[in-house]
Amino acid sequence: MTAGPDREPLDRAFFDRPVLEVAPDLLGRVLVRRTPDGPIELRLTEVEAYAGPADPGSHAYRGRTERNAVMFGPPGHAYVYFTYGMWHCLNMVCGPEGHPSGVLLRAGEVRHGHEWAHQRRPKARNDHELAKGPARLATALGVDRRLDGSDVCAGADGPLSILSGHPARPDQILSGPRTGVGGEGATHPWRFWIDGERSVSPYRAHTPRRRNATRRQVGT
DNA sequence: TCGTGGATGGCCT
DNA sequence: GGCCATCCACGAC
Repeated sequence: MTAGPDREPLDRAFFDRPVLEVAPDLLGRVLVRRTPDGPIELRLTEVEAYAGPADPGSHAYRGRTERNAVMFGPPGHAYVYFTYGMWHCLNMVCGPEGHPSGVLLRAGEVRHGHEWAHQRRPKARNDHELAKGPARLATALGVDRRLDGSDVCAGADGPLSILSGHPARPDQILSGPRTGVGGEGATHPWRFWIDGERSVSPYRAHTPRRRNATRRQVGT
């Protein structure tokens, strides 16, 4: 963790571009999460683009609410949401203010702070399982709703930064349909990952939930 | 190693 | 009341 031009955080202009440019450009770069315990560094290996108010897979699809307000704000901020009653997911707001698009950080490889990451993810059996999946990534980094709206361009004072160095080469980047999104949202290749990375979560097709079948009746 | 389904709570219609 | 940008325990093989 030495100083240098590679360690400069990405600036606002980086995020103030179309989300389909920003998403693959984030791959290979290092996310820094500063905690009271110490910093954790993660090399991003898998991301997913959510492309504005017309995207049915996006939280912004049905307009602005208190929860998704950060997505409608200026780029370069973190959007953290709570899902499935248990998990948090970390997104980067992209594009011009008022245009709610973002990139979900789906997976990464921990490069520094393994001990803290393993403490937060005791189920992880090895290093590449620490942040394999968006909820695991957020858990390993200690990210929750308190970080919603954090300025990622604030530098070393902020809880999150993404460093400018070591972007993945274009020939290392693959793309495909998004995970877990059904309907029209599944047809666009808006998921990007680095070829051959063990920390990339396996593709699972969208499986619609069966009505009534999942909830076993309680009582008589 | 793979597939299946339960857990769990805030948000939105 | 149903839907979720998920994870993981567990059983089958």
